[in-house]
Amino acid sequence: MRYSNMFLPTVREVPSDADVISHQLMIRSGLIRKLTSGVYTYLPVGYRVIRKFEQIVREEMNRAGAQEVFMPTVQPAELWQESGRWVHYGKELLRFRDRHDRECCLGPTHEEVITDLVRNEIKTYRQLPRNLYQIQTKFRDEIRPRFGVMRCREFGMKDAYSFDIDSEAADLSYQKMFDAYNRIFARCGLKFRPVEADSGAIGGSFSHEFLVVADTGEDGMVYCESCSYAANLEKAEIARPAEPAPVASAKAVEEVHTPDVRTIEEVCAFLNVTPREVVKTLIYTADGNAVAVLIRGDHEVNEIKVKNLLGCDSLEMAMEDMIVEVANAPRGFVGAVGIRCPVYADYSLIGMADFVMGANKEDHHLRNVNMGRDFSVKAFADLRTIRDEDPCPRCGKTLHFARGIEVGHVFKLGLKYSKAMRAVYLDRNGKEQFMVMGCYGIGIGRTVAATIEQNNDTAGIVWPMPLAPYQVIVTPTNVNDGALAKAAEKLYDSWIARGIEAILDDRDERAGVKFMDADLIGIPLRVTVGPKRLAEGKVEVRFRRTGEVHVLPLDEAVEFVVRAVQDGMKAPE
RNA sequence: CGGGGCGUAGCGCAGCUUGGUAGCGCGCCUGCUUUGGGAGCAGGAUGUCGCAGGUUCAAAUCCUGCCGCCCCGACCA
Repeated sequence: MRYSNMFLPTVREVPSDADVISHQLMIRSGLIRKLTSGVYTYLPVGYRVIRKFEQIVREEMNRAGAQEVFMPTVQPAELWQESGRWVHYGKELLRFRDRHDRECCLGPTHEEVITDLVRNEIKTYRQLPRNLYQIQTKFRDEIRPRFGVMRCREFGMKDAYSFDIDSEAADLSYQKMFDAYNRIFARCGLKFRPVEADSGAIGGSFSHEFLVVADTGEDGMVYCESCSYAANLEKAEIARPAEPAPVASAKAVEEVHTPDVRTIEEVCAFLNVTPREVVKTLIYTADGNAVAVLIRGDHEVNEIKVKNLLGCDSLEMAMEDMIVEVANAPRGFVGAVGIRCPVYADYSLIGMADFVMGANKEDHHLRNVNMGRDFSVKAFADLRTIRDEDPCPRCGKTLHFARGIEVGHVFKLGLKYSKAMRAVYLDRNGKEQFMVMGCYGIGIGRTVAATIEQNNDTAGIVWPMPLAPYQVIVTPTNVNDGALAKAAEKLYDSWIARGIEAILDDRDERAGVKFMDADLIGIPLRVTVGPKRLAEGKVEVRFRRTGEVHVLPLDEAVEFVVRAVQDGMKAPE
C-alpha cells in the first residue's frame, strides 16, 4: 500500500480522555475512532490487525475440530425467557421492541441461539460431539465503558460452543479448547497465563480464564512457581488450617461500653487490641434471608465464596433494618452472640480464643468471646480474599501476585442450558439424554489492546510480527529525489511480489515525520532508502523492537526482510 | 445509580470570577526555502461558543431545564 493513499490519521498529541497506554496508542496510531460511549470504529489499519488475530483464532479453532457459523445479532425475547436469562441478565442486555411490538434484544452472547439450533438439528448420539464457533460483534450495555476497546459496549468476540454426550466427553472438548487457547495466545507472542476462575452466573462446574499479564489489567491473579497452581484473585483458595488443640478459655465474657466505636480501626484503638484479635460480623441478604459471616478483623470477605457456599442467586450487604432485626443493634455493634440468623465463619477463626466482637447492643462490644461456648457456627469455610502472605493452597509455597487482562474464558457449562431449553439426544439405548455443553470465549478487540499494552515503548506500538498490520515499511527519505524514489519503488515491488505486506511511504514529508509515524504505528521492519547509503548501492533495514540496524545491498535486503518476516511468524512451540 | 468534572475552529485548550471586540498552540490551504528523527518564513481559511428557554439595551460569560462526554465508586460474562 502506498502511504499517500492510506486512510491512516495519526495524531501527535496524547488524547486527554484515554488513560491506559493501549487506548492512547490505538487512537494516536489511527487504529480506532470512537463513535459514542463504548462504541468504536476500526479504521483500515486497525481492522487489518483485527483480521490478523481473527485468522489465528480461526486456524486454531478449525485445527481443534470446531466449525464456524454466523448467528443473528437480533434475538427474540422468547429464547431468553426460556433459558431464564431474560429476567436474570439485567440491564446489560439491551432490549427493544420491533414494529410489531415484539420484544427483542441485541445478543450479548449466543448460548440461547446456538442451543436452539442444535436442539432442532441434532437428534442422536451419532451426531455428537459437535463444536460450533462464531466470530461476531456482540453488545453488552456496560455500566461504565472504559479503556477504549478493552471494556466497551459493542465488541468483537469469538465464542465456541461444544455439545457432548456426557460429562467425560465434555471434559475432552474442554481440554481441546484449553489447548487451542494456549496456542492462540502463544502465536500472538503474548505473555499470558491460564488461571482457575469462578464460573459465575453462567453456572457450570469449572472454568479457566486466560489473562494477559499487564499492570493495567482489571483482574488480579495469584500463581505458584513451585506447583502449577494459578487462579483469579476472586477464586484463589485458602487452605483450611490444621486443626489446633481445642481452646478452653477460663476468661468470662465481658461487656464493654464503646460509645460511637464502629469500625475495626476504632475498636482496636479504643480497646487497645490488634485487628487479629477482633472478629467482624457481617450481615448479608442471601435470596432475601439474613446470614451472618464471621471473619477476622484484618481480613476481607470474598462475596463470591460466600455466594458459592450458600448456593444462592443473589447476595447483598443487608440493609440497616434487617441488621437491627437479627441483631438488635445497628451496624458497627453486631456480633454472633445471640444473633437470630445462621452463622458462617471463615477458616481463620479456627483456633481463635478470647476475641473481641460486637455485643448486639448499641455502643457496646464484647471481650473474651469464644466459639462453641458463647455461640455456635453453622459451618466453617474459606470465605475471605487471599492476601500476600497466604501460602499456595496446593503446595504451601510462596504465591506470586500479578494483574492481568482477561482475554479468554473457557467454561464447562454442564446441563444448564440443555436442561432449560431441552437440548436432548437419543443415546445408544434409545433413551433421551441432555447434551453436556461448554462455551469458550475470546475477546478479539481486547486481545489486540492487550497486545499493545504488552508491546509498546515511548515511540509507539511495537507489533509482534503475527499481528502486525504490515510487516515492512519502505521509507525513501526524499521522494523528490528520483533515484531514491525509484529504488524504494523497486524494493517495495519485490516484497509485494514475494507476498510480504509492505507500505511504501511515498509522502512528500520530511524523513523525521515518516520515521515518527512508522514507529508510532509499530511496523516491525523499516527499510530506509537514503542518499548516502544508496550511493553505495545499499539501504538500511531497522528492527522496530530492538532498534538494530543492518546496512545491506538492495538485493540482499530483499532476502533479509523476507527471512525476518518468516522468522517473526513462527509460532513458539 | 452515587460523587466529581468537562462541552468555545478538525484536535488540545484560554476567555466566563467582574456581561460589550472570540483568542492561542497544533493541524489545514497557498507560495518560497528546506529535506535522515514530528522544518523555517510569509500569506490565508475555519466558529449556530452542546441544545432550549429566561434575565438584560447587550450573554461564550448570569439563571433554569435538557443532552452528550470523561473520571472515581458501586455493579458485572
